Amino acid sequence: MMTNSKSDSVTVADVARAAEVSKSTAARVLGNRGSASPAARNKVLAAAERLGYYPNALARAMSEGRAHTIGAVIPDISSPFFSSVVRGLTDRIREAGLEVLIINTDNDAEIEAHSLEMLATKRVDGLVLAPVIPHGSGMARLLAQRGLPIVLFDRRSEGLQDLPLVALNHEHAAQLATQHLIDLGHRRIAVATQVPSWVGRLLDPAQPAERPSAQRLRGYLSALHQADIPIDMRLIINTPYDHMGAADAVMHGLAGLDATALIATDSVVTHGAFLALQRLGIGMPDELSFVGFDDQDWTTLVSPQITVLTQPLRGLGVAAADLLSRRIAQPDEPQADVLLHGELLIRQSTRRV
Amino acid sequence: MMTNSKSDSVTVADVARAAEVSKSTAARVLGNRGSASPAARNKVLAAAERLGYYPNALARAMSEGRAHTIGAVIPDISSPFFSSVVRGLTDRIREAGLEVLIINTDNDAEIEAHSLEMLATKRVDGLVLAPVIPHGSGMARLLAQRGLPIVLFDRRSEGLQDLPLVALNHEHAAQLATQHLIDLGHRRIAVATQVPSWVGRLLDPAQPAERPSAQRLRGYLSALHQADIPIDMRLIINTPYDHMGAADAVMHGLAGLDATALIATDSVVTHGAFLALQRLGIGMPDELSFVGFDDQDWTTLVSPQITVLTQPLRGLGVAAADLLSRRIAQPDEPQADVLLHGELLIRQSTRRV
DNA sequence: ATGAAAGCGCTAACAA
DNA sequence: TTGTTAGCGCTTTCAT
Repeated sequence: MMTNSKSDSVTVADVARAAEVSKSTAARVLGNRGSASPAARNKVLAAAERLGYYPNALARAMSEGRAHTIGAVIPDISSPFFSSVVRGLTDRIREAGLEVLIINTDNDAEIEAHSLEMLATKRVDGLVLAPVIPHGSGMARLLAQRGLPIVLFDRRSEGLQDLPLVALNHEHAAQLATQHLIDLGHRRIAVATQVPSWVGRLLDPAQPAERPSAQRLRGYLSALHQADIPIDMRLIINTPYDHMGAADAVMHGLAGLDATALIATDSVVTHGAFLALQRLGIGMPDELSFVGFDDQDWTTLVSPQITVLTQPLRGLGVAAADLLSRRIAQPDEPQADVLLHGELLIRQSTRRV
Repeated sequence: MMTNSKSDSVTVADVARAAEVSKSTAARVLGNRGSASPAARNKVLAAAERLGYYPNALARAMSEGRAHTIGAVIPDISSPFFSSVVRGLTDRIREAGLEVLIINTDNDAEIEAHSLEMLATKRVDGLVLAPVIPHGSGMARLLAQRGLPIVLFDRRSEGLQDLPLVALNHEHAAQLATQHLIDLGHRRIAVATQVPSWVGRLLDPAQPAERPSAQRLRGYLSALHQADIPIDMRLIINTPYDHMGAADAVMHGLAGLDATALIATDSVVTHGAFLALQRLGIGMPDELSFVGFDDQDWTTLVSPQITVLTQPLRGLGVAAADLLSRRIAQPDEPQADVLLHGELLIRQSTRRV
């Protein structure tokens, strides 16, 4: 048994010729559409088998005008957050018969622009975009205007107000975390996060809080507000977005604060804050109650185990896939945002004050 | 300024017409190849700009016969190992002007087969494959025979002996870890890993040790061998590949073993072993020295900080990209395996006995 | 330097 | 049910 060693692949026409039917008959049975007599069907299938035919998705995409592919444009696939989300996304989108092209932007607006352009060039059927914030390239808006279905993920950047979003309900999540501490009797609750410059207007609902950290901070503030706990700006510790920097910021920020609890609003700052508490030798939960974000491996390996607010990672990816699928199927049907709820995992780092 | 709202995109022919040149002239300047007079060039570029032309990569792939895309077929993008590797891979491969299609197999041979077939259908230029072990589908071999460039990653499965491999030098890595303990005076060194059924023949070099765990176990054995330390099979603890199961296995396996040191040969088992030691209340490094695999976040957050053998994650991805690029460029040039070295990060969980 | 024309392998509209 | 015919948008000879 030998195959032709020439790399030129077998086409529908080849199969048709071998099966002694017309090209369109062969195309119909191979494409599994239209109609064909059992006789023809068998001949074609046999010929295809014999010649080792397998379809050329490129040609199909070309003539259909659809690539059966979507793009996922995200900051960094190697982060635990995005890698799990993407897993959910790809699994779900494959069920719909599409593939996913993943691009990392490293939160660089220029890379984002190039990536989006490249994907447009590839004629993807749609895009999931975790945009660079506060403002990404204008590219996404341009593509959306052209009619390309786009779903925003995790956050919305300026100028993309009209695109549907799939994200954690950041504000609600932070409220949950804060409320937990309030329920435990805490009133001096510090928060470590990336504080936006317009923090003063954060409780003003007119101000759109685009970045997740800002929305989470708002959740913190509104929980305090509802509990009639006065807001002390010194309790809001501004940190950079790397765990070493965050650790330093928390070490300094916490000094002389008489806080009885601390919330870190994302995984990186949670890591940094934990380091800071370790270095300061502050005992949890006795001296301080601590709530982190994201259910990272280490939060159950250290002692005490850390109470965290966890996100439905794969669920977020699945939701993004579903929303995008809907947009692709019904481009004109407006789609509402999908905000998933976080869940508080109460462990050992928090206790009644 | 308005664009035509019809979604039909602007083609080379459209640009040519607008620029009042022939289709081929327009194609040449847009494709940046062949020659064109400055005058024609300007007219075409201006027209393209004006009409909002952007190329159709599908059509290009179709006519070139190359998709400018590679496939990465791996067990699970959401694992810390593969997500970092893939990051290195995609970054590097994009520099070469290609994109990456990522497929998760969950170590299922059937999914692997379907995925490979699908990628062949897409006419990818090449593949990076972390095959299902011990034997994957026959699909990879088939595609390789057809002339598709394939690079194996992390491991080799049966029947794929002739394909080049990019991986950690697993055996050497485990040797490093074991030697470290030997240097500290340990002689009763336990190892937690997935033990192959043919463990008895492990030191026989004729037996190809395909799975990384087996190769790592071999590294452990040969380090002991070289140090003239007799091998005690009871020190080899067989664990399942999930951290809870591994924790149980280690708890039982360690009982009455008078081991002074323990090695875990992968990240999952390291996690499990650490849990076991915690539960047993075994103090590190006083009662037991412990070496884990992979530099996971938590290994520096727990106390004592864990001594680990770390892999060059992105480097592995970059190496895979480079090797595949070479195979694509020179399909007939045989390529040697690329084995990267691990590095021991000595921390606080190991000490002189 | 430029243009005409023939594919790449498939889908789809239309006839028979 | 079957076959004929045109494309999809690009690249690539081959003349001019």
